[in-house]
Amino acid sequence: MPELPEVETTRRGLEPHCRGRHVVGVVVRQGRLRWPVPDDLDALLCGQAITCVERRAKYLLFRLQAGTLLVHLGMSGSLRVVEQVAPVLTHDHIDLQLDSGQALRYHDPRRFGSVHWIATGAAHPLLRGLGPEPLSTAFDGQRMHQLARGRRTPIKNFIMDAKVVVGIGNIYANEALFLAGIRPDRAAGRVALARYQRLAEKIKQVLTNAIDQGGTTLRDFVGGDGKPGYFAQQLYVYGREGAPCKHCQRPLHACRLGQRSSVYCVTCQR
DNA sequence: CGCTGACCCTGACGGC
DNA sequence: TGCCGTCAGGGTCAGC
Repeated sequence: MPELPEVETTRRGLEPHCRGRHVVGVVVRQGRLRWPVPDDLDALLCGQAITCVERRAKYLLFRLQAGTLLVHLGMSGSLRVVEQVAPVLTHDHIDLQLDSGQALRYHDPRRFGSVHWIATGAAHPLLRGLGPEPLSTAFDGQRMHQLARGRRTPIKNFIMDAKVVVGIGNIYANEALFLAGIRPDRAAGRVALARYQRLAEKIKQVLTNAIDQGGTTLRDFVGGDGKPGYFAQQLYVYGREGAPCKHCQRPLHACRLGQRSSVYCVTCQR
């Protein structure tokens, strides 16, 4: 479910309900996620106020007085604000009960997500070594071109590498490469600077558009409609194998790169 | 260091 | 109807 735009949309939706609220209880129904949920989560969080909700890559960071609760949604995770008395569904693994009578409810069928505690002043290995945010000025074509020197890995794998840039998932890797006119299987080290500059622009453009759409269509997701809004947006290649290219009408090709489906136009992408 | 493939887990879907 | 294989938006890790 969550690519960067949905994580950012989730952050924006959650923050008004969390900011300044105290955690008054924690319920862990299933603690076996990608990594085990800290077994003393209740003791770590209770009585503290959430000061703000931030995002880094696809991680949500709930800032509390004594530290940070780090949450990743994996492939199928979601976080909603619900009334504490709302019925508990299958795969509703964790509740953070707030002093508003509401709860932050973590739902994750595949359990590829994770929850971590970072004490104030401590570092966390999962956050160390992350590349720049794609929407920041630290990310640009020059940086990619520089890092790609000598690399023979496909450019699609390269832009999905969190050391290069964070937050580019499979959907938007495919879409950005189409918009930039670059084949996903081209060796990263064999793409010129000007094309990397165009790719950086397209990555920023496609993510920005998706966040804008998510912000619109996910307006009420906090109440229970968790439909990812960005599915409504026009996708050029992702999920369109065999369908006509929206630029040249020829059928789109598919291949697998790094065990992930990749769709592209052999004519428009070189 | 760079790259590939296995793996964590549940659910949806298509073919038989 | 049921069973089986395949695939799914993510990320880490072992091994070569």
